Amino acid sequence: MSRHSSTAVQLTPSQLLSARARILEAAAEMFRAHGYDVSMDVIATAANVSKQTLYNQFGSKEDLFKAMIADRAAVMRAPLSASALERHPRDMLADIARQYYTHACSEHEIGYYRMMIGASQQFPDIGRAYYEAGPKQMVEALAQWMVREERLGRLDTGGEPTLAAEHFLSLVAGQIEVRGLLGQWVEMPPAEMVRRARYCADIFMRAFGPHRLMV
Amino acid sequence: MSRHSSTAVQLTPSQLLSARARILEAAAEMFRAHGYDVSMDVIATAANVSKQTLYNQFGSKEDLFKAMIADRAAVMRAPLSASALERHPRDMLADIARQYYTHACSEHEIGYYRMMIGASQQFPDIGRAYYEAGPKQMVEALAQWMVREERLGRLDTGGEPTLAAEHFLSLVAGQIEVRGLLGQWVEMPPAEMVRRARYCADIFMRAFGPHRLMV
DNA sequence: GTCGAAATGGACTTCTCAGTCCAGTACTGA
DNA sequence: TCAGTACTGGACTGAGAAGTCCATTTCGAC
Repeated sequence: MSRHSSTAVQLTPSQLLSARARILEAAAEMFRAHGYDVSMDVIATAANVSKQTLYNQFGSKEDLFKAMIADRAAVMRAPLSASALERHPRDMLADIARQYYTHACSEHEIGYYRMMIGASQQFPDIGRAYYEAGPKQMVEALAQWMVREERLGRLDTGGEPTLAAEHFLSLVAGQIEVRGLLGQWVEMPPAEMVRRARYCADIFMRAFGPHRLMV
Repeated sequence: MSRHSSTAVQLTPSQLLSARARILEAAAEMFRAHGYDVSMDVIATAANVSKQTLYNQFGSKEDLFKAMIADRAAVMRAPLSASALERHPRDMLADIARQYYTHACSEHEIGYYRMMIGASQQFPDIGRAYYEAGPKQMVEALAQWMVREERLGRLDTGGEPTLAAEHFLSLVAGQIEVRGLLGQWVEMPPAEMVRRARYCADIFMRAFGPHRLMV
């Protein structure tokens, strides 16, 4: 029976992936959910693969972990789409914030972030890699956009676009990230995301918009 | 000789503390530096105490960890001093930010924060306890101060003092905390702290100061 | 079909660590 | 002085996990 499975039996998605890809996927999920302490047996089982295959593909647990990080770093990309650059800064910023709340700030994603934080104690270079592939890229992309907007006279960062970009992202992430990291996650309904995103954009524009009044 | 040590010999500071206090101190330091994975033997050695004493005082590793958290929670207090409440909001805020950079944002303190984040995956109630004893208290204290300032007409949070307080603290902590958590710590000279603190206060006042101009 | 490479599974080794046990020692208070 | 309590150190147990080995099976290419 099993001999004919490759032609006759419906394959599950996991079986269509290469062993290596399946391992990376399962490892990411297991590390996220249980931290670096998951046993290799658990990962092998989750990947539907024998332990030996796992050791054939990746020499050790540490190597597997690092390969998984590298694999995910390719996925993480600044969600600052190049489209719609011509909108009003306020709308653009509100949209960036909403995207952040929708994707980057999910319980799932916070789980990865927590895992990275834990790992960066044990493997300092992992922290750097994650920082440079994630937060840093977002800041830089946003800062570049701010430079353009400043030239157009629609924004006034006082010549410190990077600091302004950092501030906007901090404003958006704020306490939500703190709570998430400490396991105090609270689900945010889409309407609340929109409201909060608009609020952040408003606050930012009050501080960094043009024609501002010094107090 | 050892029989007379209690009267004749100079005692080291560690010997003056009770075994329990010494264990808690050493545990905090070891957990901070190495995470929850430190062995009980290492903690016992660091506390200059036998392993058995450690198990006599605290029944298990988990109990020790939780006792250590509780012990530290008593130490963490919102650094918002009641003094100097009558200063101008801008100066007050700049000072809060500076205090944050000086104390709460040290590499040492970030280490504790990282430890809590790691622990809150394994023990969810620890995350809540830490959040409520730390960040939440700071936000609430700052929000109360903002309510008073708003009544005095020196601040305008639009009726959302808590959100404004969260935003200020996010502004202050910002990317610095992110970098710290990911092991990308960079030392900040005092002058830089002052500069950054002032900058944060300025930004905040632009958005939440009175007489603000809507853009 | 056949052959070689890759995957399987499951037993096995080695090591680390939480937690226990115990015989001996130091401290304390009456 | 003495009894009781706490502490010491070091050996020990048991569990769990990293990593290895190997006989057998499966898969893909020719």
